[in-house]
Amino acid sequence: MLPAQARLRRRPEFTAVVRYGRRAGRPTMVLHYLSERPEQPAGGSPPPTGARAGFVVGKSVGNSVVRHRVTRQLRAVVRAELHRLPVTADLVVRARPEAATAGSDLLRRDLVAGIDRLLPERVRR
RNA sequence: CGAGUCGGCUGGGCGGUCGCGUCGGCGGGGGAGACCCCGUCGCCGAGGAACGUCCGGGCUCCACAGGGCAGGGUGGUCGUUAACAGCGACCCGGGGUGACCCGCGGGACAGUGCCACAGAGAACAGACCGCCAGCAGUUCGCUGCUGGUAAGGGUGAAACGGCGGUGUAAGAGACCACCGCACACCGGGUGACCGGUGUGGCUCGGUAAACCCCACCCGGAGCAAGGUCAAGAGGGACGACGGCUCGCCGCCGUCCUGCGCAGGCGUUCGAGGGCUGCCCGCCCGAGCCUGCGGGUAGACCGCUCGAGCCUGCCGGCAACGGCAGGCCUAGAUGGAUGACCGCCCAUCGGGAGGCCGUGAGGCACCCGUGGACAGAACCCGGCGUACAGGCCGACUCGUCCG
Repeated sequence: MLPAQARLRRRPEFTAVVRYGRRAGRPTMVLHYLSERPEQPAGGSPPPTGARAGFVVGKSVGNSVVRHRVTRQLRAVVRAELHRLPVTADLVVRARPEAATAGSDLLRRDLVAGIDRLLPERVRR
């Protein structure tokens, strides 16, 4: 599970990552990645404390119970991989309907493969 | 033992590793302060439906100057409640051998509308067949005309009370008994209504989830309510730089504005707004309305102690109410309450063929499978809907034994 500080909390942050970030599609999810966070126009934005992640689970995935379960599985999976991203990075994970029936193992494989494609060669482990 | 009716409870358990949120303790840091941040420890952390948002309330804001008309809701009676379209008991009607179940259950001599098709005839009824009488004809089978008749046939959702008898040419509440109906009286019940007696021979329908009439009830919007505090997002012009598909995009700086543009109405001869809608009336009153384009919704309070939950006693057939004692039980805001693993228990599938039993079957063993419906968002009371299974209680009918 991710602390609230490591999650995207504002709508503009989501739209920035989804519109300007790099994309990587996997069967169960689509990753949007922005390595450098844009300047906060409001000023006084806190210094970068680590990579952040946000989740988008639409109604096409399932009913409320299914959506919550997928979100929680994704949060747990992302938590284990977030340290690989630079401290200024934002990641948005958008779940596809196939994620509803996939287990945590499959979600983890898709996430790792997606991050490998997004990160430049020199940053890989 | 079999078949069934009603009601209640439950909604996987234990452990481990790693995490999340509120609150509290301790330590550290920042700040003038309010307070915030980090680390660590501890407590607590989804449901019976949290769901649908169909009713009813609390709470908040607006209004409180009323009257008339319109509109909406409810509909056996009596209770219950903060309130209800809920719940309880009872009444009436219908179904079942029974436990029990079902019913949008006021009014059709206040008025209006509708009642298809079939049928001879359908709301001041109606002779198609049939039955009976008379007359005429006759090939003695019957036929025609006139009249009587609503018992029978046929049509229909429904045919002018039902059934049996008396009666009659055949028939008919014409008359009689029973049942039904209407009215009156008596008795019982708070009441819906029920029981009894008498009288009347008794045509005079259905539909009000058709208009309508009657009785009772009903201000509007909703926690994005509402309050406090912060902040400007954005747009335009000019200029520099970068990119390329060469006139657009990205980005930076300065200036202007602090939603912009266009149109309409108006400041006591009053726009517009409020009093649920309309009219009358009343109040507030200097800005308001429309179109196009664009933007924002941050923090804190509200926010969880409440018609609250548990236990016991008392009143009541019950719904429910009263008293006493105890308890504190989620408060998120891109939205915590989780992820993974092991064992066990339901469930289902397969194997082996062990034990018990005449048998259907039951118990035990091994392997696999694997948990119904569904996620709080201001809070309650209901209703409705979804749901793998498991447990408990009361009662009815049938069969067997004693």
